[in-house]
Formats: sequence, C-alpha cells, structure tokens
Amino acid sequence: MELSKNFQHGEAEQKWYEHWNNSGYFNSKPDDRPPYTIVMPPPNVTGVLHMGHALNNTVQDLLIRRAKMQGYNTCWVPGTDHASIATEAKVVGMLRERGIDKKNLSRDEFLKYAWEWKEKYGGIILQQLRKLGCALDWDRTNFTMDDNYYAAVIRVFVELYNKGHIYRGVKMINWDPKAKTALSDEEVNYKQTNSKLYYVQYKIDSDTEEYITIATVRPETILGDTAICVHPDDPRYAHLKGKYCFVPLINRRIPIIFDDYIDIEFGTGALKVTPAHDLNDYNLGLKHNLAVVDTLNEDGTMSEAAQLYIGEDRFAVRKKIVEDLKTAGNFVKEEEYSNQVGFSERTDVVIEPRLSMQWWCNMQDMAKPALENVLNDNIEFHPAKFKNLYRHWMENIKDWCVSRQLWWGQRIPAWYDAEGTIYVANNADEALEQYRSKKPELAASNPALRQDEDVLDTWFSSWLWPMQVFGWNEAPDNKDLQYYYPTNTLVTAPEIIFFWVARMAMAGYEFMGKKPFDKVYFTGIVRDKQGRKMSKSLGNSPDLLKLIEDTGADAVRFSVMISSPAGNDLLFDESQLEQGRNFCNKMWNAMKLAKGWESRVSDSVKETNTFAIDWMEQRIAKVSLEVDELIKDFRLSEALKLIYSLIWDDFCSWYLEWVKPGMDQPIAKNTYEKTIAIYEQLLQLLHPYMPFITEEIYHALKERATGDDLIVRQLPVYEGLNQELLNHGAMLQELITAVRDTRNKNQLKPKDTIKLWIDTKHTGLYKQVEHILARQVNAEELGYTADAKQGAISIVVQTDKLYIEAAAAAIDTGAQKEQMRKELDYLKGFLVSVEKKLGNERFVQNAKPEIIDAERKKQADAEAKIKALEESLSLL
RNA sequence: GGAAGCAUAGCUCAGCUGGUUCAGAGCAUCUGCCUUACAAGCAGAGGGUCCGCGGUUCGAAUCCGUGUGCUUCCA
Repeated sequence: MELSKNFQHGEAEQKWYEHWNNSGYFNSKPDDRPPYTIVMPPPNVTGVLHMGHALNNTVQDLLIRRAKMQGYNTCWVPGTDHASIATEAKVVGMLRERGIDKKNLSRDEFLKYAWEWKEKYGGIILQQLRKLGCALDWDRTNFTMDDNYYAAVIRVFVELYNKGHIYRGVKMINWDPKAKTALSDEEVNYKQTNSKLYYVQYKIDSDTEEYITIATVRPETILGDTAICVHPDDPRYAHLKGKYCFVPLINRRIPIIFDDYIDIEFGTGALKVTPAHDLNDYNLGLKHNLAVVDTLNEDGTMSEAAQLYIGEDRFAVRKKIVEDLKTAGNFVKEEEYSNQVGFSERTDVVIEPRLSMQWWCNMQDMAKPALENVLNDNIEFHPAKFKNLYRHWMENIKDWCVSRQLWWGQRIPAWYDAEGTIYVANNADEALEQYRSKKPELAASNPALRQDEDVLDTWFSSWLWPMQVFGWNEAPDNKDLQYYYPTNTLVTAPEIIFFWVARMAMAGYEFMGKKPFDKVYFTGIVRDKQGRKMSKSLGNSPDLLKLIEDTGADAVRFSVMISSPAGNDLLFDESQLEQGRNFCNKMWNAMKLAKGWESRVSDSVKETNTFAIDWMEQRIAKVSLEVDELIKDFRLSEALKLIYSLIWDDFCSWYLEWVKPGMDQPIAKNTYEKTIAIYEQLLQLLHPYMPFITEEIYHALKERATGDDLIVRQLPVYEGLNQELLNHGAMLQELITAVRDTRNKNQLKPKDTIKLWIDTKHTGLYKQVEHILARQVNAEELGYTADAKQGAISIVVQTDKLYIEAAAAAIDTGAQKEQMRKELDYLKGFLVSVEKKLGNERFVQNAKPEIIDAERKKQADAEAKIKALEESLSLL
C-alpha cells in the first residue's frame, strides 16, 4: 500500500461514515444488553450547523461511541423540530419569490407549501451531522410535525385542558410584530440598548397655565396614555390630587393618579400610564380602573385608536412625534439613556407588550416533581451549579403562553359554537359530540363549529421528545419505550435549560410518571476570540462545513473538545484547529513508521524491548483508568488531554523511539506485533473523540476481517497497575532529559557522541534500560563507576550521579557549579520546611498517616539527593 | 434591583474532596537541529506575589469573610 505523506481526511471520512452506516452499527433494537440512550435535542428544521451544534453533537457522539465500546446497546435518536416562526418566515419568503402573497392563500394551501419547503430544504442540519461523524440511528429520525407526533401533541393539550392546567384568557403578552404572533417569555432576549429619555409636559386642567412633566423612552405611546401617575408621598405633586391633565397633540383628558409603585427618583417622578402597551402600566390600569387604548396594529403600525400617524410604523412615529411635540410646545428635553429592550428570539425585532387573548398552560403542579427530582439528584445535573438556576425558575414558574398566531404547527384543538363556548377535543367529531350533549337545543339545527385559528408553541411539541420518539402516544407499553426510556444523558446548552430540560422533565413525570433522563450535561457556550457569543446575527460563527472540509472532521472535533472544560464557556480559536490537524498528522506518521517495520520483522532477532513494551502497556492501563473516571464526571476535555499526551508523548516521543530498530536493521516479531497491538489500544481510546482517523489507521495497520471495525471493538477492562514499572519508566525519561539538557547546555551537537558513566545503587534498573538510555542520548559507550570521573561533566538525577565525557564539549564548570548550588540551596530550604513539619507535634497528630509517610519519604529523598549533590560539587 | 460565576505564565485556560504526581497544558517566546515517520516536525529552555486584604488551619491557588475588576442569568 502506498501511504500518503499526510492523512487525507476527505476520502476517509466519507468512506468510513458510509461503511459504519451500511454495516448497521448506528442502528439499535432492544436486546439483552443494557441500553445507552440519547435523544438529540431536536435542532430547528431551518437551522444550519454552527459551533454550538458542533460542540453539542460531538459530546453526544463521543458518549455514544464510548458506550458502544463498553458493551451497551447504544441508541442515539436524531430529528428536528418544526420551528413554527422560523419556518413560516422561510415559507413566506419562498412564496414571495414566486410572487405569491400569503394573504391570498387558504390555510391548507399554505401548509402544502410549507411541507414542500420542509421536504426540500428542511433538515439540512441532519445531513451536516453526518459530516461531523455522528453515530445516529437514522431509521429513528423524528420530526415534531409527523402525523403520530402531531397526534401526541393534541392528546397532551386535551389532557392538560381536562385537568384544568390549560385555559384561555386575555393577558399582556410578548408580541412579535414581524412574525405577528405571541411569544412566550423564554423567547424574548433582553439586550442593553442605547435609547433616549424624552421629557414631555402635559397641561394640567386648571385655570392657571400649569404643566406636569413626564419622562419616557417611548413617546409614540403617548397617544395611548390614559393617566399620569405620581407617588402619594411626593410633595412636588401633592397639590394635583383629583386633577386631570391633557394628552399632548390629541388633548385626551386623563386623570392624575397616586400610587406608591412609582419610583420618586426616576425621571421626574411622574409616569405616563399606557395600559395597552406596558405590563406594569396594565397592572396599574387594572388597579385604578383606567381605560385601555390600544394604539398599535399587529404589525407594529399605529392603529386608528391612536388618532394620529395611522398606519405608520412605531419607530418612524417615535421620530415624528418628537418633532410634533416640539412644535406644539410640549417637548422639554431629551437625554441619552441605556435600558433593557426585549427582542424576539426568532426574528430579532423589538417585542411589543400587547394585550391579547391567548391559550395558557399553568405549570405549577407539573413543576413540583420536576424540581424535586433535580434537587435530590434523581436527575443529575452536570455541572451541579445549574441546579440553582433551575430551582429559581421552577419556584417562580409563570403560566406558559402556548398559542401562536401562525399556521405552521399543531392547530389548537379547540372549537367554538356561535355563543363562543369552547369545546376542546381530539378532533372535530368529538368536539361536535360534546356540543350536542351540552347544548342539544342549539345542535339540533346542526350548525358548524369553528376551530381555533392558532397553533401551538413549537416547544409544546418538543417537550414530549424523549417519550414520543419511542412511540409513547401510539402504545405507552411498547417495547422500545420500555427499553430506552428513561434515556441516559441529555446534552444541551445552559441557555436551553427552561425551553427543554425543565419542560421535558415536567412532561416526563406528568405523562410517563418517570424522569426523561438520568443525567443532563450542560456544555459551555461557544464564544469567539473576543468572548462574544457566536450567533447568526453577529455573523461571527465560522463556516463549519468549510472547516471540516479544510482540516477534517476529526480536527474540528478535537479543537472543540480540547477547549471545552466541563460546563465552562469556550473561546474558539483557530489555533486549536491546527493542534487537531497536527495531531492527525502525527498519528498518521506514527502509523507509517510502525507499518514500515513490517517487512523487517525477523524471528531470529533477540527481543530487547520488553521493558518498553511492558511500560507502554502500563501507561495505557493507567490512562484508561483515569479516562474512565474523568468521563464519568463529564470532564471530557481533560480526558482528551490525557489521551492526546499518551499518544503524542508516551507513544510517539518515547515508546516508538525506544523500540525503533536501527537503520535497515530487522525488528523482533514480538516487538512489531506488540507495537501494532499497542497502537490499536490507543486508537480505541481516542476513537470516540476522533472517529475517522482512528478507524482509518486501525485498518491501515492490518488487514481486518469483515466486521472487525474499531467502532465496535470492545474496550478492555484494566485492573491493577505496576507502579514500580511506571516509576522506572519515569526515571528513564528523567535520565534521558537530564543528559540531553546537559548536552544542550554544553553546546554538544546532536551528532556528537558521548561516553556516559553512572554511579548508582540501582544497577538492576539500569541494566534493563541501558541500551535505550545510550541510544537516546547518543552515547557510544555506557558504563558504571563508583568514583568520580575527572574532566567529565557531572550531573545528579535523583540520587544517582552521572558523568558525561565528550570530546567536543565546551565544559563550563562555573555554570555547572552555579546550577548545582542553586539546586542545593533549594533542596536545603525544602528539607528545612519538611523537617519543620515533621517536628510539629500538631502536624504529626492531625495529619493522615499517608501524608506523614509521604513527608518522611520527602525528607529521606531530599537528604540523599543533597548528599549526592554535595559529593559531586566537591569534586568539581 | 435580585442571583450566580469568574480573576493562575505574554495570550486562552486546566487544577475534583486543603498536604511535591501542585504550581500545569496549548499557543506564543528563546536555543540547537531538514537526526533513516512527521519542519503541520525533533531535542531542550525561560517565564507566575495563583487579583488586594483579613481569617480558619500544623499546613491555603484550593475553605471562609471582605474589597476591587469582569461576565452571565433573572426582574
């Protein structure tokens, strides 16, 4: 086989993804093995892959792949939600391009187009997840608007209505004037915005020329004012009790009311009250029986009730009215002002508080088990700090506005008769039946019932995801649901804690009587170099598919994971991408090296590498055990760092150099086979993080039988470690580094050979590794001595003395002495601190025995080393 | 206004239950190498009052309090 210089990711990625998929490795059916289940939090069907998805899905994929290697029957369910607002906007856009106006379409016609759009463009993101390598069971792909899913949502609505949790009522809601729909509180993003505070004076209705001045950031709402409110204790306004004033420009006569809700310090201490356009004003209006004048249309233009500027946009009017107020003499001044303004999560337009008839879901009862089981860790949160946030929200949970004024979504199953009575039922027939039994006299003439025009919030469907993807609605006792539910881990971003985590938990307990997942892992938020959240609107998210194309999916996965400590945000930097790419290159070359030995295998060569092999296997065992613990705690980036270092440092930098045969020299069969086996184990450890290159190298190392694929290879279970062997390996590394450092400091070129003399009590260890040591420091001769070597450079490693003889060395004894003295000083100081500790009665009494033992050992080691150093120093 | 989190190398950050496997990684910097897999590389090195102050403790980067600075969430 001709091996390329570097890893060619493009081909390999496509090849292996198809191979895995066609081999059925991604598919799951219930069997005797324990299940490991993840349901992907369904991305928006209009979405495209961004960094957040990359992080999220890499985490899920690595959990799935690792579980697969540990013998679990793994099932990862893909799918998308129908994203009513976003999709409806896309469909309207598509229609506009074809010259069709939504207004001229019937509901059914529109939905036909919506499905057309969905079939054509929807779910691009699922295709992109394949590029990332995600081991998803594609046969289980779900969509929240599928027929069976639709039916489940309707059933849930009806059940909650019958339980009294769902009701219809007029409240102040968040109105999106672009999408022309209500939003829930969670769909509003508050942003600090630079606004202006306008001071406007209203003429008092009295004989004198008197005014009251208010401050507002929304002068266009003045036309809807129905009162001015001041604090009862404010002396400035006490004389206005019972008075009226006039709304500027339209001269509406409105009362001056008194309420201690007012903040005396803010503005002028006088507040204009617009009950139709502000939640607080609305509540004030209820309390004081104020009129409500709704001056805005659903698209954010002024309504007829405004009297002026009818049909003009709210922001245009803001500018205009300021000018008109100036002309009319009501304008006092304006100030720069910074305040929080709500924006629509989906359309990014400024939210308009609006009074409106909507459907509501009361969450208080459902919140109880969902809260309790998180607080008691029945559902584990990782990191646990998110429990606080969750608790706060759940304890103050508000009614959920579930209706949306759109067509794309589950249509609310409520019907109305001519008198406006509501019938909530699974379908029109059932509604009609209710009507007949309730009002037989009216029903006799068989009039048609009218169905509610609105649809349900998308989240009202996705909260059923963990149960409905397994067919809950069709058969709650079905085999899949019984086997896979509760799912194991939900992986999501902290910003989704209310949208998904909380509501899925509530739905799980409400309808299944069981939690939907054992654990929730919250990833960090991906930020750019400047610490800004990556978002579509900022345009600071890199083009992920291009990154994958340029550097490979493995490098992308590596860079995302290496910089993603448990639950902390990560700053994405392209330099990490290079690190991932370089790592791939490193592994590829290690494979080329090892593979190159195959033709040099010889039975007749004496095995001299047992130390290196045994040590490397111990290192793998040690790291495997550590990785196990780390992944259990979701310390995924730390686990990756360990594996990275195991492969790059231990395997490539040390092990391969230790067993490398000399130029054109043969290699022992055992060394070769063990090296291949060791590499296989390393690939296996890394596979969940970097699936493509590991599978590619796994197959490049050896011809494999059908079905012998890394993805399904089972991880060995390691037990017990040979600590002595590990220590010896570390000692050998320390020796090599110390000699190399000394060579460097004495300006020895890599090609200059040395003679190395060792004064040690541990000859047993040295005998095992002397051939490695000699080669790694380019020593032409290595021997043992009990005496100092005159004219040699002397160094001390632990308690052993080493003498380096070199013809080419420019020996600088002064510098040597200096370094030794420095070390000696440090050690003496260190020894004093250890002795102080051991001399402290309270330490000896209180500290754990193993700590004391450790201190004793430190003391002994330090003493021995000091002795060795002093001896060496005296000889210089 | 309420709540949470963060402050460690030039930069971005790890450091779980206090004790040399505690001061670490990557990038950047410096020195020497195109050494028979890899210059996307190899061998080394330097670099930190662990934000300030106080406390608990035999012992604090780690626990507590406080100040300062930053971030996020909620209203």
